[in-house]
Amino acid sequence: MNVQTITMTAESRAAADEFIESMGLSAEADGMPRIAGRMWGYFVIEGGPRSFAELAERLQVSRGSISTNARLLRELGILEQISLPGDRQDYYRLADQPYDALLQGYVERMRIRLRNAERALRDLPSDLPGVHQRLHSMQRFHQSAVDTTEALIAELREQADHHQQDDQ
Amino acid sequence: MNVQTITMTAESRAAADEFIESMGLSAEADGMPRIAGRMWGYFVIEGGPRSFAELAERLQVSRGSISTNARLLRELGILEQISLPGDRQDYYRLADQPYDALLQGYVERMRIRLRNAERALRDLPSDLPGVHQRLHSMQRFHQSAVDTTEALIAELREQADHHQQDDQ
DNA sequence: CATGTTATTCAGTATTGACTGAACAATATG
DNA sequence: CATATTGTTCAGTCAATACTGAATAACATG
Repeated sequence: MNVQTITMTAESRAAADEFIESMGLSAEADGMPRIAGRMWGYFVIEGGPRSFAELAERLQVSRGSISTNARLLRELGILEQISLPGDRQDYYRLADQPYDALLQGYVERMRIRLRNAERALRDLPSDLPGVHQRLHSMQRFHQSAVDTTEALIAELREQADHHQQDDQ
Repeated sequence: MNVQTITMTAESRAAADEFIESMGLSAEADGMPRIAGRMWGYFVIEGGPRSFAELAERLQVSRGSISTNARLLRELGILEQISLPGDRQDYYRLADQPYDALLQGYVERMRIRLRNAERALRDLPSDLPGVHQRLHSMQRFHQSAVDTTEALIAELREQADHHQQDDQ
């Protein structure tokens, strides 16, 4: 296999571990499994194509967990699967836009709440005191959140395009 | 007590229940207890000051749960506690800016990740191939998210002020 | 076709966290 | 002070979910 392995100093290794663990905790705060966050952190540090075997070894978790969480991160658009010619193993690397996915999920949750508010506005009579005012305020908030986040997604895409040009 | 109770038609009651449940599910998706979301939904519908007793009765949950989740929603700035003269019960109502709180929590989580990226940038040597590029990209993303969200918070505050003027 | 290698699935286990209900604390009122 | 009322705390229960490890499936290669 044509994947280079990197050696680190003990200090770097400790810093990397700390970062990986912090990503695990962040992931949990966002409702993902901790291991998914650790894998994500690992790829931020290590980058390039890595195999399941390396992951399982480095993070000290079962191959089953790696498999499950790799699928999750793949579906979220955070990791990309790579196959190397002449090698049957799966490799993964960090996606080009790993953070888009987070915003997409966020905006989707906001949209659900927006729709719930709108449905309640339709279904509840307007003579109940204050109900429509409060639902309307809920609707305005979520509409703003959706709009803002979508604008941010577009902006980040643009930025990324620029950087891609710079790198080449 | 000087709190008026509202009667609804069966259809309205069903719509209200549906809304309350959808808020429970949304809350769960955001990592809060379902009951907290239901309480929140209840106050969007009912608005004005309500006692624990009414809440526990309407939502069919224990007084313990109401107490715990009322504290949570209070700390998040979603509910406000009210005391009425000549009444020892606690009353709650929806806060003026219940959605600010969500954005504050969101921005705080983003800030934590931003700091984690920055610390890793400091602690990891720049000669590891690509690490700094990836950490820098992580930093840029979270900085944008923080900035955008804070701008949104400010904008919503302004909107709210306008509406307050309208209402008076 | 047999063998070795690797990813996935799944049953079982452990852990986490929500929820209840009873005990307790605080407080007003007769 | 005794009683009634209400909010909080906490031990225990239950449900959900993460994780493991073994079994299985898929596949390339000799």
